[in-house]
Amino acid sequence: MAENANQNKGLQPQARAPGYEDVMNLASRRGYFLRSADSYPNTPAGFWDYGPLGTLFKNRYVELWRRMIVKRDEMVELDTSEVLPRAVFVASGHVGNFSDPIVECSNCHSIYRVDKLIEEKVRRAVPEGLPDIEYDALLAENNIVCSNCKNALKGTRRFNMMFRVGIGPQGEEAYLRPETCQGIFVDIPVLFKTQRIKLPRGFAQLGKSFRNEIAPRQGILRQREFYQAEVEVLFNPERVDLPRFDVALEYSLNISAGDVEPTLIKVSEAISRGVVPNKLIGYYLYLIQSFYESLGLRTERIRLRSLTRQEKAFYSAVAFDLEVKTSVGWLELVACNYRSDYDLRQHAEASKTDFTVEDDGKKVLPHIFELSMGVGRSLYALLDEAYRVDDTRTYLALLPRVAPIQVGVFPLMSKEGLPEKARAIYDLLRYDLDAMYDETGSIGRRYARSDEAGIPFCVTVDQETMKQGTVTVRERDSKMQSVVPAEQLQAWLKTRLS
RNA sequence: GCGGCGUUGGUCUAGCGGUAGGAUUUAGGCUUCCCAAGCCUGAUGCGCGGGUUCGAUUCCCGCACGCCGCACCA
Repeated sequence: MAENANQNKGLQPQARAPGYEDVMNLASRRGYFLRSADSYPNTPAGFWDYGPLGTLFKNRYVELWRRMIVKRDEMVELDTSEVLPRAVFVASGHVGNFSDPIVECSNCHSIYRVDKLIEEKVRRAVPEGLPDIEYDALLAENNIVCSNCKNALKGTRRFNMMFRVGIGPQGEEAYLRPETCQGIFVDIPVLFKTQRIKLPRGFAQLGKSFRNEIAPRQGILRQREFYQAEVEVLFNPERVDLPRFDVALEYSLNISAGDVEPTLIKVSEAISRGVVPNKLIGYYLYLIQSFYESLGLRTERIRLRSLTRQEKAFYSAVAFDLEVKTSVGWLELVACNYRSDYDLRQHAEASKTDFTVEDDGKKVLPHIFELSMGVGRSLYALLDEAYRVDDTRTYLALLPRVAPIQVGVFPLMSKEGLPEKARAIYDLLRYDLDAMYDETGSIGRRYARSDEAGIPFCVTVDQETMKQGTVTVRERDSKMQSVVPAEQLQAWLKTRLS
């Protein structure tokens, strides 16, 4: 899809609606997302770096996540290890369930999911947990052949999506975590012993997870190494109707079941109709939906899709995916899973450690509701939403509060003391805000460059600054200019960036 | 992983069996000064490996990566 000549400057309107390619083109040109180790040939797919702007953007997202979710709900923040011993993932179920039974055609090397393949042929459910030889038996008795080359299939084996690592000289078997939360779960006993924590309580963690995808595509949307911002809420299943969750009752969730259009439904009504199991879950669904709304995504483009039994992860009792409509369709940003007491029960049994905590005078094994947020996908969704092309320019209409660089400071000309003055103003701003200074090229060029980077406000220092002490602030989306006294600039900006 | 198509500076592209030209970007300079103006100078490229050939960016094979379809996405 070569759409040439207008990629660099955005001077001509594009004939088609901008899509994933355009957003990623801008993102790589402007230093949001970069392919990892791209200077080396044959670097495997699925690994991405955050460039200068991308790093600021991620930091902004995390800052807002901490403010609007973590701090608002008074969660406990953790940063746990990425490498965990095999036993942890045996208990969590990942060693057994995170692997798929596959069969490879010995002739053309096509790879199939064995259970799915047999299901298709015999038209009844086939569990994915059978011993491998039973799959081979089923393949043989149903005469299942490779759909590509008609070769008979046999030799079922397991493909585990976890990255295996060897610890120390003995290479003791361990894995990179496929989700950040297991590190939280295994710390629960000591946390409750030492940190004076009461139920219900959220535990929040930002970190990397690793999944050895068979064939990652869609770039930043499906990585082998990626950031998750996870929240694990531990609660007593007997006490989910606390008054603190009432703030959510009048809020409208945009819920859809299956692939139908979502409908707005108040939390209170969703609970009474059984769409949402209880007040606690309603409250956290409210927290997550309103978070994405506050980042600038429109409510009608956000849906909480209730997952069917087939779609849910092996540990999940109730599950909603928070999805956002982008140019690549509905994109899953957050998995909201009611994990019940599955994880803590498994870890308690495997580690022979007591995972119960005291609540309401009784020992309880906490249940868990999680919000598992994909950071890279969220950032992509924000860029996709903000991407604008008009007759004269390409720009990112990011909300000021999510913009990676919040303000640019420019001298109108590179002479007559303007650069020194502009530099002094920049120096006043740069510690409290993410600011950039630029004196190269014409002022229009600098505006255009900052528009494409999504900078919401540009401050220009001109002759009036020298005489009157005022600066001109130019707003990205409207191109409107305001004259602001230099000494009020910081406050002026801060009210508009909050 | 299978099938199809593709891969030329950061980006978009022209082109050829005799190792590449433009636009934009970018660095430095001049000039101009409120929305990508102009001029000068410079920088950056044929995805990787192998084969054919006197010579390969060009032809062939393999690989990697990308896109589309299939499969996969705990």
